[in-house]
Amino acid sequence: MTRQRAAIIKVMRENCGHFTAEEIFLMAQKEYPSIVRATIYNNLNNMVEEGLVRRICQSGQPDRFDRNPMPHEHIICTLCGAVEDISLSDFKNRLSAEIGCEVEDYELVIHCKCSDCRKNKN
Amino acid sequence: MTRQRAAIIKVMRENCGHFTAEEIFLMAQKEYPSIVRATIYNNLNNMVEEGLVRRICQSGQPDRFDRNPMPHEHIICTLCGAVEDISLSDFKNRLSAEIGCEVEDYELVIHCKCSDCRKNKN
DNA sequence: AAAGTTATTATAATCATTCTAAAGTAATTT
DNA sequence: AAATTACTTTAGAATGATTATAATAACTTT
Repeated sequence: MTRQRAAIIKVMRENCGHFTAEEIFLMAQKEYPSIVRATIYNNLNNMVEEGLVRRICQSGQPDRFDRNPMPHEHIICTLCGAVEDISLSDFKNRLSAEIGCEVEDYELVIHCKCSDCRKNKN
Repeated sequence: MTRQRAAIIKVMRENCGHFTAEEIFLMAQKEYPSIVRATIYNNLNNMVEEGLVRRICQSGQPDRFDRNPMPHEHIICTLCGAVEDISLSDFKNRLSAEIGCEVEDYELVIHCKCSDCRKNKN
């Protein structure tokens, strides 16, 4: 546990959301001004491997990183582009049963209107 | 419909699979030697917009393009890395019902052992 | 056939991410 | 506590997929 890693964990805990490495870099700089982008990438990659952080990948855009430790899905709003969390209970097990093979991991990204945009429409 | 676009469609029809833009470029070159990468990207982007082709995006790897017009899911093998198709019937409607909002599109990528690797293990 | 639109080409640019090598820090052994 | 080893960070360059730009070519419409 280095100071740099602690700074990254701190800013991700205090600012919950789906951030790009660049956004995390800018936040971590306030905690630890001399930190460098490669350190952000190294730590985020490690954290993804350790299962502390999830990676959300969209074509043509930088990866986003999500601290939420509970398995959950992501909605990308077709109106405003926001990334929203949603949880489908027991999805991994249901999926394993359906395909007849143990799912080790999965990513489900749903494109629909986010809850804010649905509210505003009414 | 240009000759270049026809060449791209032809090689994707004759070589069914999940190809990177680079792989499609190399195949299309055999049909139309003067074709250029930008044309491949332009056409693939258009085809994705038109719904003729699906884009599969994995972090750290180039996007892959998949001609299969039926909605389907992708398995990425945790042993050999191959991309395999799988179809979950009526998944989009089931998903819409579950989240209480009309799903416009979705991507489901499953990490587990592909059917070849499961066979070979036995 | 001229004018206008759209696609292709060649090339350069972008930008997220990784690599390399050196220096620093932490952990472990003596 | 000093010495050795392993790991992390840093700075900066490199990579590589993809897009932008500007010029040319190929269709379409009048």
